[in-house]
Amino acid sequence: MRKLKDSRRAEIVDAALFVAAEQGIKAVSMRAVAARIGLTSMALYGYFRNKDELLDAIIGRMLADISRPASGLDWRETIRHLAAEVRSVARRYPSVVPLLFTRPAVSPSAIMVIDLLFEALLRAGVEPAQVPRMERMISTFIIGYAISEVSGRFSEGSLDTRSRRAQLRPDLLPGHRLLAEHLDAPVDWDAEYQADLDDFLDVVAGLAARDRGHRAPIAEP
Amino acid sequence: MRKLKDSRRAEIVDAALFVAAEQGIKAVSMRAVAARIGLTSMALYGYFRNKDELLDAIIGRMLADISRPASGLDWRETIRHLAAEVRSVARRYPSVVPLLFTRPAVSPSAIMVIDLLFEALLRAGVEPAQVPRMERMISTFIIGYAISEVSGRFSEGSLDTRSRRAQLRPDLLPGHRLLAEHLDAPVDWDAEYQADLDDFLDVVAGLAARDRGHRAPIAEP
DNA sequence: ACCTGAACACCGTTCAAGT
DNA sequence: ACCTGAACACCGTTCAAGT
Repeated sequence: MRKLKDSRRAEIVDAALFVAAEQGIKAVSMRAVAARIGLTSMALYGYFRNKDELLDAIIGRMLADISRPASGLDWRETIRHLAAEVRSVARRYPSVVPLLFTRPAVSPSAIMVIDLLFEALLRAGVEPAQVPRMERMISTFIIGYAISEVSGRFSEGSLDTRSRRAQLRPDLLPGHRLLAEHLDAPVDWDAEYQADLDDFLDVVAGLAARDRGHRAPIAEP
Repeated sequence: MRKLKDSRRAEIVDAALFVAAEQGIKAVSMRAVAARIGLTSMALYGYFRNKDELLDAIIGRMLADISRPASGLDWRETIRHLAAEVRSVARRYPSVVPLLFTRPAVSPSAIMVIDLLFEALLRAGVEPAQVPRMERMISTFIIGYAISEVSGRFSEGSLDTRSRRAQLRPDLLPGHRLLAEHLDAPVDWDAEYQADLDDFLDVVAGLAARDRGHRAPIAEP
């Protein structure tokens, strides 16, 4: 598996990501990917045990597009940078992003992003024992939001608001009725994403303050 | 599409969910589902335009397993109840849950859950204009966490920690190195989920306090 | 009204065979 | 060392035909 030329392997992954970007993840078949670079589907089995392994490689390749945060950034700017990068990668390869949740994050590029989040949370002053939890919490939200945006979980739902409420007996949906005016208003997704991130950064800052308090309590006046 | 007997339609959806629970979502083919109830694949096209529509119906059927919160619960308990229900449904139908993010939430059962969240956030005192954002933020996390748990994004990643770090030059992963002891420790996922939810409830409470402050400012002493 | 047989254009994967 | 032809057991979907 690993003996074969790495350049050929990379060529296959690039072709697969290209097919996914052009025609969606459903069009990524062993035959189609191989044909794109003048091979037959059976040739790919020299480089990947099966299609799942190829899909894992596609995820790694996609995440490799995430740029490292500039070195001068503080912890808040670092997290904001990574969040923005994940979102922009998601827009570049919409149909690939859902795979992020379906498969374990083991590619080198995924581990790099996790490591940068670890560092940022430590610099924020979060107790080390709490850092992995916060990393999972924040990355779960970031990836989930990215998928929701590109797969239409948000937008189609809100476009559909009028018919959605007509569909059911209104007395069964008191929440929707009370919020009627706000549900029909268009949403500024960029602003919402920033607001959500700000809330997360506040949670991190609050956690750090609590931890500092426990470790080195300051006398109350 | 809608003229055909509803009971037959429900029978098909039940069969599909059964196949998914037993053999995974990949085994849910039109032929397999139809065969389970003594039909041919082509019969299903009288009830669903295509396979995607059947998958949407499966999601709706799965979410219908979520129980309504008891009427006496306060807003925190309501959100905790819904979060626990989503997680337990995810464990019941692991391979179906990833579809939640891939397709819009338009089924009646999905809308019911959203409505209950709307109500809880309003009762918490969140400004109505902020309620839809908070609903999306919290449900994105809840669904994302459920998928991550059942699809192994978390567990395989952390089981693999040792080899993961060996795999890369350690000087490139300063975050992992600083957290070494905490990355090898086993994780109590129930406790982590509760801690994450508590953080979200704090965000909601903080937002509500801020909004109350704006609407009816209290004179400072 | 409800269902099917036959057919089309696809899949992933294996295995023996080619150069 | 690298690749392919042929084959197997599947897919989703359409359409004309059955009762």
